Amino acid sequence: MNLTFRQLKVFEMVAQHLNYTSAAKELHLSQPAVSMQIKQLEEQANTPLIEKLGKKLYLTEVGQEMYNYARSTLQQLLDLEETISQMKSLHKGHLKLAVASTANHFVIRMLARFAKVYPKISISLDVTNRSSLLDLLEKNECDLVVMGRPPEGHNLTARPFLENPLVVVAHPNHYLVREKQVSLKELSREEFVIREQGSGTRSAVERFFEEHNMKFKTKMDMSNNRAIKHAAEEGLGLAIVSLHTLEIELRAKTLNIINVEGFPVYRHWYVVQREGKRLSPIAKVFKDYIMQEADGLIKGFNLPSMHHN
Amino acid sequence: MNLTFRQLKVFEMVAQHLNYTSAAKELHLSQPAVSMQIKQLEEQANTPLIEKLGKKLYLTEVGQEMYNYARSTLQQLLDLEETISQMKSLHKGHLKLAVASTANHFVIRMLARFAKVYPKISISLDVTNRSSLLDLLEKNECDLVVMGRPPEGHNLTARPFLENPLVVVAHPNHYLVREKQVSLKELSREEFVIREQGSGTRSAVERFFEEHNMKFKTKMDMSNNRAIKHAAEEGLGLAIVSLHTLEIELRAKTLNIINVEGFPVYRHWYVVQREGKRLSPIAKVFKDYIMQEADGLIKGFNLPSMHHN
DNA sequence: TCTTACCATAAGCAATAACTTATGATAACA
DNA sequence: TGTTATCATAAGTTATTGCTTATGGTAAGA
Repeated sequence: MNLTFRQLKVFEMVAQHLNYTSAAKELHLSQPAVSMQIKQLEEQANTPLIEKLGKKLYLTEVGQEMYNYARSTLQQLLDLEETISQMKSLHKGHLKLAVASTANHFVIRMLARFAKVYPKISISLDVTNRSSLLDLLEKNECDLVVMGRPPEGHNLTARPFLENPLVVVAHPNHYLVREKQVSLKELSREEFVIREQGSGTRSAVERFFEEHNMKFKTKMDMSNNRAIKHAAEEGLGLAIVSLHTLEIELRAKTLNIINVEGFPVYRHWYVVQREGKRLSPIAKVFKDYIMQEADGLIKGFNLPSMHHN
Repeated sequence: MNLTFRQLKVFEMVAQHLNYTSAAKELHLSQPAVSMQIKQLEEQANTPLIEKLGKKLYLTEVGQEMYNYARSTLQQLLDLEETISQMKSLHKGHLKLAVASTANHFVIRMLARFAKVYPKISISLDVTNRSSLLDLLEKNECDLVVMGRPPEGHNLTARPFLENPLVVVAHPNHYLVREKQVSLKELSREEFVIREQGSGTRSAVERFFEEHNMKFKTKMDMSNNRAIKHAAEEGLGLAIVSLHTLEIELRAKTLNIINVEGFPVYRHWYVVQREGKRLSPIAKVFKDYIMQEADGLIKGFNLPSMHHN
């Protein structure tokens, strides 16, 4: 059976009017056009749907069934149109994000504001480490990823949208905290608690020291940013972390920034997607949103307790 | 939005395979044919439904929605086809009958057998008087009617399918019951309890007497067949009724048939429908059924207590 | 019986749907 | 780097769709 939506639409109208001529008027058609659509539908069903007794029209039993079907199907079509149009107008939809754990804090801050503007959008946010993020991108399991600079050769498109200032922090009692300005040479004598090899922060730090022909001593490496800060708080060593993750500790004065020559090291946060990925409407909007708003949003992080600038 | 079922079918297949080529194979089409259908569907939705990342295909968010819609709609279509086919094959459907109250008894007997053969068919049976039957036919509110000979000029098609022997009955103590043979002349001296003017039985009796240039005296007329028999049982007069309604009374010997010259008067039961009425499949079958089976079914009425033949 | 309101049917026409084959582009992989 | 699998695109063909206008038949009602 090979129906058309047109046939159903016309049939529905005729079934409601039980009159071809007035159905034709409502559809802005000639009366024979209606007759033909009905005839074709009857041919498809291979059974009469409408019968004419005297001057009046009646639905046959099968016709009644067809009418129910037509109504239901056409309604479903309207629902679909509504859904699609809502998706396009961002009143509906789902945004799948993933962020590096280090970026978690400020991304959530951004998301909170974004979600208020688009209240009907549901969001899933995966906070995970760098290699998992690359995996998610690979498998197309998320729309966008926020992370440090992604590696080359993964068919990824990355746009920096926010500065990521890395600072050196230590326990408030650490002797370097009192120094107005610490040289890199002095710094290199210290021991560090830092993120694991392969992580974004670690790569950035390594690059920085290489550029200045220096080395740094690793006391400990850990995959969890919170744990690193905690280790520094306990005096296990100096930590180099993103300023964006320090809000609470600076406020609580459990860690202090050390004013080192050349610091903060300015790296960037990137919005990353697969090359060629066609973003959903809402993902497109979110990307634009963070590109624009990043600066304004991040001002809250320029806390009074910071030594530099 | 002007979708086609074809587009949905093809899209469903592609969404399942996530591969145009194999979808094309399953549909016995060339690969470009599939590409084009998808492209058209995307044009209708005015948004991409499928995205290609590297070598793999993925549904977009809207694509996922469209897939759900396609599945649901195509399933509904299958359901409709199933329903129609069941209706055609008489596994489903509804039969709307109406019968003259006098015919009630043997029609129900026929229906009982018929219903066993088509257990999935639901039946509604309206037992009512002649003028209501004509009204039902007029309004096309039933498929078939069983009644005596319908009047001319109502655009009705009537086929006789069963003899309707009218007999004269009286209380067992009535003096005519003892007579071997009663002449019409003798009969015309009696008083009758009979159906109301306009009823089938009454018309038949009137015609019979007219044909023999006789008259009959009406003691009482009533619109209810059971009441007429009861009146005869009470000795109020002779009754002329259809033999088919007498089964119980003959068995209980509360009424006896009088063997009158020229009786039984053979009239007929008719299956009646509106001229031009297209019967539903099941109604057609029922009509055939009663035309064929009437004779066999009615044999049960040839009771041993009958005098004639 | 004539008129009116309706639906069916026929003929004709323009648009397009639904394919095909041939060919081009590209990502994955050996 | 060449090969393979896969999808996109182009060109061309055929059948069908979806109308239109004109006309004919018929039931109901004045």
